[in-house]
Amino acid sequence: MTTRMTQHLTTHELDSPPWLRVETTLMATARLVRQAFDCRLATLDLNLTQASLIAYVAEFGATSQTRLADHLGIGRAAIGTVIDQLQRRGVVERTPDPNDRRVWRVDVTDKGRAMAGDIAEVDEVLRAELRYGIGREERQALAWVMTRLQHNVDAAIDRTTHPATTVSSSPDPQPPT
Amino acid sequence: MTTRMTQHLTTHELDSPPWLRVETTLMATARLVRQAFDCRLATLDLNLTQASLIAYVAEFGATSQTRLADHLGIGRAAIGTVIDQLQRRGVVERTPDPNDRRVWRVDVTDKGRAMAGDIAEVDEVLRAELRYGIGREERQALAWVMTRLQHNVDAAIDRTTHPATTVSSSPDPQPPT
DNA sequence: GCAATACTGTATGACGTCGTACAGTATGTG
DNA sequence: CACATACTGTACGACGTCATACAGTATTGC
Repeated sequence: MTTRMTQHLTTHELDSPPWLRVETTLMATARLVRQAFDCRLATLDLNLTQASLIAYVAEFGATSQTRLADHLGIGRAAIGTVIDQLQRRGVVERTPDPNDRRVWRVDVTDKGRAMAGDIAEVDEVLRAELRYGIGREERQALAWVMTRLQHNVDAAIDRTTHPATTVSSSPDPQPPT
Repeated sequence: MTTRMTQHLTTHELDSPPWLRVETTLMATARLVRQAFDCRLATLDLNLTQASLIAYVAEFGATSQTRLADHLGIGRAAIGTVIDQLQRRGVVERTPDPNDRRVWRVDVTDKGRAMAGDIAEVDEVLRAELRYGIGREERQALAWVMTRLQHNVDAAIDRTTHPATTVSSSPDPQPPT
């Protein structure tokens, strides 16, 4: 319930400890972004994960837990507890899937739908603030580089986990003209 | 000790759930990057935090715990346990600061110094892999945007925690010409 | 049909980090 | 000097996530 609020002065903006540079900045930034969202969502007594879940379900309708886990980028186990919490608060409900007795269809209640509205608003406001002074094309460039980066990371991880194979390196995402 | 290894297929590359876009990508990417580092460092039986600590101390010499915490972007409490672990493994040692009896000066042992070499190597290799296909100026642009973003996030968080003040918005970091 | 395999959600124990509260020590002010 | 305030490292309990193992259910191949 109580969401973290502190603000580590995050010294390393660009004094960057000698090894790690862009990568560090990336992770520090990500942490801050998450923190900002958590912080704003605290007024709704939600954290980012919970809010994302609600928003997703409100948008796309009843969804299985596994799919939710994938979409939010956390494990099946973890999503279970998140849903438990939200269900206990009456924001979300589980109904059995008629076609597959293993799966729960997770959906928002009316209360949840209302909450989704608030979430969207918070989101919109904060996003606007975050974008202040950053041009559209810069954002797109950022997104592109990060996609590329994700690609490389995936490859790197693969290479670590099964190092034998000579990896054919990737259908390059086209450069930003 | 056992470091996490799994690889959530992180579906949302750019199918991005309608709310949250660049921001989501950012956080997903960051998670992957951290994972990649952890994964590579697992051969040394280290995680990114531990490795960063060693590298930092090896580079800059004995450092107080609080300063370490700030530089690594985690709390004073957390850094304590990290140091405990490394100390138990004989990689790092605490000596009392002669000028201030509250503080420990944390430094690497010889074993630690050797380890720092390995870490630097792992780091260099992985960084090269991550940069594959990403130009220097793109990286710089990325760094700039993220710095700007950090700036905005800081402001946003401030605005949340003490919302009264009309924040004079920031000495703009100069655009990337 | 039946066995083998694959998948879903849950239980459990672990880890890293957080926030708070604390005791010990420095530092600044009267 | 004494006192108040600020800072350092630690103890503790909490949270979110992870990995693993499991039981229940689908699906596939013979």
